[in-house]
Amino acid sequence: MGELGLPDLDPTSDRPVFKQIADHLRAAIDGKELAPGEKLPSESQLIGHYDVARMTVRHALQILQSEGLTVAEHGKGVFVRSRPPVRRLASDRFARHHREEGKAAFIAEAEEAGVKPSVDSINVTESKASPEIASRLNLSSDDSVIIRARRYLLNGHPVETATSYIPASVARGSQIAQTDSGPGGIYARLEELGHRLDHFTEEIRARMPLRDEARALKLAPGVPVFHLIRTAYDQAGRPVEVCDTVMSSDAYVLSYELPAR
Amino acid sequence: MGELGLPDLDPTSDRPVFKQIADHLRAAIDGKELAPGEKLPSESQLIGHYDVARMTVRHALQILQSEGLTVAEHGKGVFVRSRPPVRRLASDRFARHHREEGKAAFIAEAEEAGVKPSVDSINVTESKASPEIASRLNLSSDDSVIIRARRYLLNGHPVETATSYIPASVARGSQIAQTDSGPGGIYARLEELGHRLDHFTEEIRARMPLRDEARALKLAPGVPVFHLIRTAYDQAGRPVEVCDTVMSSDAYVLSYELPAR
DNA sequence: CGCTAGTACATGTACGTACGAGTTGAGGAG
DNA sequence: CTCCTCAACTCGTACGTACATGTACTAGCG
Repeated sequence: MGELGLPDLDPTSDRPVFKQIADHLRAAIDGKELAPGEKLPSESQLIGHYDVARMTVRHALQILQSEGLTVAEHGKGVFVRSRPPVRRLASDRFARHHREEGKAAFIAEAEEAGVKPSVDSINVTESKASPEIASRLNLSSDDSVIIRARRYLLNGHPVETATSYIPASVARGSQIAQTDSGPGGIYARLEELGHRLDHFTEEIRARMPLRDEARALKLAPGVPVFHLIRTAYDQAGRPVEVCDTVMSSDAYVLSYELPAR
Repeated sequence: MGELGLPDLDPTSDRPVFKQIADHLRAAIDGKELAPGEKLPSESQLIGHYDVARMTVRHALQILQSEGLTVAEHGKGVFVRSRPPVRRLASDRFARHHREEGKAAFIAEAEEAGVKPSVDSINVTESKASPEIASRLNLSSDDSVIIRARRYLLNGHPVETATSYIPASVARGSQIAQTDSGPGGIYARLEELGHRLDHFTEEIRARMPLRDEARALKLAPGVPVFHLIRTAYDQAGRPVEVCDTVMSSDAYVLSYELPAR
């Protein structure tokens, strides 16, 4: 434990012991006595310091973990999580000039930030629209959609999964139905097909990841995800794409600009 | 346990027992065998069914709780969380016509949604700007700011805490420095002071709540928060307010509209 | 000198016990 | 019949044990 001066327990308090320990450690993290990346005292050290059972210190550590303040690494120790707000979605990220330069939004943004973008698990299928998607795309329930699923990585680390739904009547036969959607991404293809894009709407939720999501994004415990549903409209006012994305909240800061009108 | 046909453990699997149990319960919730609001089997029932130690089933239940799927109520049981996506922030929520009707954004929106809005814990102080705030407001570090903290509730349930920072040089002596900021809220006051608002920027993060935040918003375990930082700019391009808000992700779906240009 | 086996230590999983504290409902006292 | 007590059940906290598994370092072998 060394120089880290953790206080003693307050036996008069009715605050549970494990919460008191969590409080002490949290204060040390907040006060930078434990810097990001630094190793916390091991379970045995905490047991020795506080003279409590192992389960009690584990419970305390688990709280910090569920708050996203720490990560445990099997066999090594528990470490203060470093939270670099790495990436930021600018509200002009779908500006047309990016597409005209032949770059999809994700690629353009990542390169600007100086990190190496990549995409994997690209999977393109066609099937009937789910009720949710049909409603957003203004389709009836037996219309078909092209479904493009993929995963985005930065410097090899997964940060986002995305699934796009495009009405089959719009995209069938085009490069949108191919694995490689070509330069500028599917938005460039949609414009070539005569659907000049007018605006997007985005709905943002925050929640804890499901098991599959945590695995696909390699999320540490206690990290929530953004769940963003974007709908693209062409200038005729017709919805031409719905994109359902799940993003690690560690990797993103979303950024928007609103007019005061 | 009754009609709920939980599977048995797979002793050949190397998946930990507590995870298998969590999987079974999660599947029952996803498959609506356990409806929202419904009570899960009690710890003793699960112990009996699986023939495991209490700690093991508690561990399983804790996972579901950290995923936000359930809530435990002391002395009553563990229940499937019902998640009503209650509220949505429209991207025109700062449109001037709302202010001209004498309503602050929060009030106008809530009334439209048919719920009873209220505000409490209003606290107005003046002090030196923190480096973070000074930088966003384009101030030097010994300039003062007016700090307005408050908490918003819907139907008596807290959903959001907000802290606004306004340069003292702008707001001092005005109603902005009073507890009651008057009709239309502080944005209306800023415009009266000659700072006609031009646009806002919003930065959105998602993370787990800190202890104080969880308490102030009465958050159930496993519910992340939105952390939103909004900066308001007047038509001279000067930042005139920074608002730092923490919102329960249970209560909000954020919604934005982006031009394609 | 280089590799390896061993050891110490880290967290992960799982078992057990005991008692505290909130909730509910049944049954007895009045 | 009403009210209250209490038992029974719930989850919460805290103690103990044991062994598994991943990591890192070191002593010793080749």
